Parts: sequence; structure tokens; C-alpha cells
Amino acid sequence: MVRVRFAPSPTGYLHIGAARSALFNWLFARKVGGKFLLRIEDTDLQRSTDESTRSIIEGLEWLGLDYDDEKVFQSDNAEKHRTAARKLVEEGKAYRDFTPKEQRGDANVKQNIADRARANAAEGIDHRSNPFRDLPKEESDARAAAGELFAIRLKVAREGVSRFTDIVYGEQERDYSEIEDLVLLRSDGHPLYNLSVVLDDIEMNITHVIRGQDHLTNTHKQILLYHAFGAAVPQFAHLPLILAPNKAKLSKRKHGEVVSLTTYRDRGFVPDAFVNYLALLGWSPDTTQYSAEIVRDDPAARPNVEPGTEIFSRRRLIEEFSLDRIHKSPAVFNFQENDPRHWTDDKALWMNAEYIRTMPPGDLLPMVKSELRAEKLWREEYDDDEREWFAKAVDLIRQRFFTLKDFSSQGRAYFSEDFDFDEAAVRKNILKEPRLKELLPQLADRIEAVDSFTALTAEATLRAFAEESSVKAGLFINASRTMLTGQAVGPSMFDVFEIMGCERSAMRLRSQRPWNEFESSDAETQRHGETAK
RNA sequence: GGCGCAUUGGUGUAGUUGGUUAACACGCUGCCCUCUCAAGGCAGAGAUCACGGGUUCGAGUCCCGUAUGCGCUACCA
Repeated sequence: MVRVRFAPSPTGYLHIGAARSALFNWLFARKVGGKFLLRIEDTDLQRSTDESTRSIIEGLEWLGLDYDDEKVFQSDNAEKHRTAARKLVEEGKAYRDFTPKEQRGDANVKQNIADRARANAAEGIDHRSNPFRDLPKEESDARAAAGELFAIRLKVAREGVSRFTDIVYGEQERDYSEIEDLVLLRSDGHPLYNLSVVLDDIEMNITHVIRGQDHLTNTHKQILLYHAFGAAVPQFAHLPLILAPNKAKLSKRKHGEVVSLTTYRDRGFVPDAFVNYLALLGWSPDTTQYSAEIVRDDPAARPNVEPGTEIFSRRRLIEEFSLDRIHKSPAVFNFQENDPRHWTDDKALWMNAEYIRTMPPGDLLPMVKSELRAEKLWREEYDDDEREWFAKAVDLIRQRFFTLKDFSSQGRAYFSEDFDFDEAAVRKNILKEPRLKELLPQLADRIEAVDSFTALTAEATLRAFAEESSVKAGLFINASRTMLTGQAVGPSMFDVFEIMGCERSAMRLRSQRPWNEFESSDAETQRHGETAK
């Protein structure tokens, strides 16, 4: 039985790269009917926080990646890990290193490593040489008993080659001479990453380790540990990294909130849309065989979209997923910092819009509800008497929205009288034609006189009045749009009339706000413009 | 420094065992539709498949080298 795990370390918000690892693990487990387990790797006590753990769990929940069994906290197993490391010493597979701990700054470790390697190479020092590696056991025991501090290192064979086959990257080979005697247990007794993962994965009976490519070379060390513990080695599948537009590693510190999963929730992403997008980052379905049979057997399995798109429901993702379609090269997450329109990858945004306008209302409405509620725009009637109206309104405006947030920002005028006028819209559609100040209230009168107010009758009324006043219908249409919604763009105006209803439409057509708010300042700017000349 | 991994249009990807004009999605441009903006429809720009060799009748696909990027090389994870 397949058992996979997602093993994040709770040292910050859930990174989208980590989220994708979780997704691929989940997809694989659900596809083959295995178990998807969650393990919080909180061994780094200084950096791990409960808040981060919470955010990870919330993130998984938001994405809809449900995990099986109880979640495991790695720190709970620390004692077992210590015991296991000591056992390795007893068996001669590991040794105590009494070298005093070197204090190393976290900031430029990479630089230090390279510098030291260069220096060692220049002086012909083998970086693997350790005076304690072959210390007689009695002496080692004696020094330990005397209370001397020591780290425990794995005794890596001097000669040989480590090999494994990665499901994604294929045959991997590494000479033992390239593998240092890694530290298993710190001198303060803390088990280190490589020891802990292996031990926990053994205990959890993990069959497939699916994780980021940054662990590819570490895998050789871990395999050594599996052997040391006499445990079966699982299969490995490493995932290509997700990079920033400048091809640097995507990091929270450097790239800010775009890398944090919670951002997508908070900025109005539909979970399924984000899952869909994430799945296509580093994986692609087998297009040679995904059309005919499955669709014929179960038309519902295919989302309601034209062929040739990349929209996949969660269910289809599970059906189509396979580890061997994951590819090797890193993916660039394409976003533009400081550009609100492209704050995240365009394709992700497009996909979200696609979901918003094609989702079954039953799925969308609750999301809109919680968005409106959060912005204090929700009214209980929408769930009651005005249920139908609400559904119609949402269906009308969702066509051009990109995120759930749009329902409370661009869509605000549909749910509240307290909305803003877009200045450019007012100038273009209203102030440009002085007669509108008189005509619009008259249009309101006409509208109120209509018996049954619908898109159809609203159109007839408006067009008749336009002809009567010898202005183009377009003038009224555009002006009405701005009067009713505050904006220059939006759905077909007559549909807007119908949704707004007769009373509200008439009221807003009579509003003086556009003139009050912008006319005087208009005159002022004109004056300023003249004096400036 | 050493070792490893990767490299198809701006981005995400397809490209079955090497075989004719390198496919799709997003984005971009134009046109149509139209009361605006989207959506939709149509058309289009954009890739000498990182570079250089080699194998072959023929290479994006195989081999070697170079460059670039990334990862690992921690008593971080």
C-alpha cells in the first residue's frame, strides 16, 4: 500500500513550492488509493512556531488536501531519534566526534563552505578526515562518560558508490568520497534533519518520498541511513524547483507575499483554480490518451469547457496524475513586482477568472457570501427572500471578475448604496454632456412609469426617451452605467437595470453625487490649468 | 573550490522507438461582435529547440564539450 507524506518545517507561512509538493503527494495518494500523511518537522526549535504550523494546516485545508491519520510532530520523536543514533555508535556504524562545536553565522554559510573547501583543497586537506573517526571504542566511551561533549557522525565508507533511481530524475550516482560523515546528533543532543526524516519515514512506513529537488543530493546520505538501520529504502521522486522571474530561488524574504499560499486565499483565489494552476507547474497530463474513452464513459468528468484548454477539475487531476509525467527543469513563477495588475502569474489569474465565470453557482455563491460578509456587504436576505436575486446578480457580474475580491470592490454597487464613483468614468460618461444633469432625472421618471421593469422594458423606455430628447441611446446607456455602478465598464446596461430594479435605478439616476463630487473640482482644475499657462 | 541537476517563443508546457512547414495554454497585436469592459469568434506577431562539435541519409530527440542557472557540500531544514 502506497504511503506518502508532506513534511513541511513550520518556519514561516506555507510556501507555494511546498504547497505544490503537498499537492503532488496528495494527487499521487488519491490516484493510487494510498495514504497521504502529514508530518510537521519542527526539530528546529528556534525557528519553528505554532503560528506557522497553524498556517500550514489552514493552507492545506484551503487547498482541499485532506490528510489521513493523525498528523505527526517530529519533535515528539526526538528521544527515539537520539536512541537510534546512539545505537549506531554501539554498532560501530557511527562515531562520537569530540571536536568542539564551531560557531557559524547563518548569514553567509554558503560562502564559508566554498571558502573552506577552497582552502582545504589548496593545502591538500581531505575534508573528510576526522581524528575521532577511528578512535578506539573504549576511549570514546571513556571520554563520553567523563562528560565531554560530542556530536554523533555517521561513518561513511571510504570507498564505494551510492546509487538510486529517482522516478523523476532517473539514475543517480554519487561517489562516497563526495559524502561527508554527516552529523546525526548535535553535541547538545538535538537530532538533525537527515536522521529525523529517515527515522520518521521508516516509522511511518513511507513508500514514496516526493519532495523538492533541493534534496536530490541529500538522498544519497539518507539511503546510507536506511542501510545503517536495516530498513527498506523507499522510492524517491524529486520535484523541479519553482523559481522567481529572475531565475533565483523563490523566497519569502526576497519576493514577499506572492510566495505565500495564504496570500492567494486572502486575495480571492478559488481553491480549485489554484490547485489546477499549481498542478500544471512541473507536471502535464498525458495528452496522447486523455480524450476519447474517459470522456465518453463519463461526460461529467470533463469540465464544462472547450477542448484544448488546461482546465482540470480536482477529480480529473487525480485521474490523470502520474509521477512519471513530472518533468525535470525548474519552472519560473512569472509575476511582476510593483505591478498590481500582474501581482502574480498571469496564467494563475486567468485560470481563477475562468473558474469564477464557469463554476457551478452552488460552489461559487458560498465563496461570494463569505467575501461579502468579510467586507460587511452581506445581508441575510440574500440567503432568504432575495436568494434568487443574489444568484442572478452574482451570475451577471462574475463574467468579468478575476478574483473573489472583485465582488466586494468592483461589484460593490450591486450590494450597497455606499459605493464610489470612478472619476474618469464620471468625466467621460456624465460631465461631458451638460444636458445629462436635466435629462437623467427625467429618465428616472420614465423608468418609474414602467409597468413591469425588466431588461427589455428598460431598453425600450431608454431608447424611446433618447429619441425624444434627440440624443444617442449610447449616451444614456453609458451615463446610466456610471450613475448606477460608479464605473465606466460593466455588464450589459439593461441587465444592470433589471438587477438593480426599478426603484434603485431611478434613485441612482437622480443622484447629484457625480456633479457634487467632481464638477467643482473640474472647474478648479481648469482654472489652475489656465493660471499655469 | 568539489559534486550533482537542468536548459523548446515573454511564461507554463507538448513533442511516442531520431523522419517532412516544432504543437497547445497564458500573455501580446489586429479585426469581428457591441451600449462600455470582458467573454466569445477570427486572424497574427513571437523559437535558427542555450552554444559548439560529433554520430546519422536525416537530431529538439543519441554522444562529447562549453556556457549559464539552480541545488548540495551546516553540530539549517
